[in-house]
Amino acid sequence: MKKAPEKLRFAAMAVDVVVFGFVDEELYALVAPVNRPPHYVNVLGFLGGIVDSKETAEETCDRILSEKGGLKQVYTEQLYTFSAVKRDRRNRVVSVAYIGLVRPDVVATYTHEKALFVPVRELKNLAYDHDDMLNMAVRRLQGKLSYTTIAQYLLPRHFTLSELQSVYEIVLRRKFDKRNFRKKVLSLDIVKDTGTMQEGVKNRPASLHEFTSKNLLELELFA
Amino acid sequence: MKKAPEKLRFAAMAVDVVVFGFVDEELYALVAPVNRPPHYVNVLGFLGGIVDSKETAEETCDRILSEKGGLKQVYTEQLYTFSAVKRDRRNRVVSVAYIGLVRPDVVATYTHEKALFVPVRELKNLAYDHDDMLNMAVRRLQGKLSYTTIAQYLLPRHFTLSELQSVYEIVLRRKFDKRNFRKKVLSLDIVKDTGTMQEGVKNRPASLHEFTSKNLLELELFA
DNA sequence: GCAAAAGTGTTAGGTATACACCCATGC
DNA sequence: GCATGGGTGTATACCTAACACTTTTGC
Repeated sequence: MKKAPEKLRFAAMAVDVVVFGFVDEELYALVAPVNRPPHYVNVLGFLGGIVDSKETAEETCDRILSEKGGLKQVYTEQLYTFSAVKRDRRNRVVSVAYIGLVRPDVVATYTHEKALFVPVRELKNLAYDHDDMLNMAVRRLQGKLSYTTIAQYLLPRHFTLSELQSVYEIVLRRKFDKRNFRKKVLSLDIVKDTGTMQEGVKNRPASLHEFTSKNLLELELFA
Repeated sequence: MKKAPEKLRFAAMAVDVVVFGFVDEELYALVAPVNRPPHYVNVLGFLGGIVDSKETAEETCDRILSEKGGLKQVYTEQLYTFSAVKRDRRNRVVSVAYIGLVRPDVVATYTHEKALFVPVRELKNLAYDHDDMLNMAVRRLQGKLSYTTIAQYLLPRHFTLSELQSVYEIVLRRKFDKRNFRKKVLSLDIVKDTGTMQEGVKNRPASLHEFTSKNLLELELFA
């Protein structure tokens, strides 16, 4: 590499990840304390880090999840790139934000030195521009639920139709009719009955379903 | 600013813009010759440039459109951030890609020293990863047509319903029934009759319509 | 008067919505 | 046997899709 002009090298490029998890009728996101005096003290923020010169943003994202969150094999997709000059009040840092989705067992059993899952409704006044990031992440998740099978990454491999409906109701903040909901997802062939049943519940056990495809499918679900 | 570690400053951050225009039943994109030996010679690529340390990516995008394309006041939205390590084979450059949309008169009268509008179907083997970028840009445009009023940025302020239909047909690569199409857009109140008529056409003049809102609205259009 | 595009309604099929009761299990 | 959530069908309203002819203009 020859002379790279100064402006070629100004930027700190970071990745931040908004990891969502769904458990007990509640949507959670993974945050950690941020302590960067003087501007950011005693606040929470999403996991983030600097993009290394030999890795893609996707790789940075996976590395951050692993190193700072102890998480492997997380479903992720790019959200948006935040580039406001003062978004980090100390330095110019452009951030490529990602969404991550984990299954309920991950959230329920999560223990980590720094990071923790907090209900999304309790998250405000986050560090940097992470309030904006959260907002955009939630809207993106809502949009994707409406026209893809992304819910599969928020549920166990085998789940009940009520659990699936609950993901939709909590994230989209609206109610669905049980019969109509089931008719819809079954008629679209996005989920199928596994033939197995819930065990050890104190009411009538539900049949367990799974998604027919392990990949993200696009279709018309709920307008 | 104190000691910024080296990895904080490795990156060249760029913006590239895929500017679409629609004229004469054809979708065009704005490109310019790329000449960066040894890897990129005699090829075309989208307009791009380096993000300056004091500007947002959005501002970079506007500046590129102005400086390298002679275009002002273009509707733009962020597309995706491309970060493959070898996407530029000479240096590590991460690119925040944008989509831009211009009206037909801009395309029809466009003259510029370097840049030109080329039909999208003729664009292949572009520089860098711009083939991927184009692909994603087209898919995004298709998606947005289906659930927003983004077509307004590809049409004159006053247009005929046939022109609007033509945007949908060309970009989505499918045909619509004329009566059903009109019923739909009129019933959704996204366009309204201006009361004026086409002039100087060699067939029956059509009434000119306009979008009811100057902003991008979200709704259900065509699945 | 001919070529070219504009404009306009109806019907049938399918999809979405609203709605209430019985069932299986644990305690 | 009671509390809890699981599971099921039908009728109606609405939306979508298919379809053909008449009108207005320029030449």
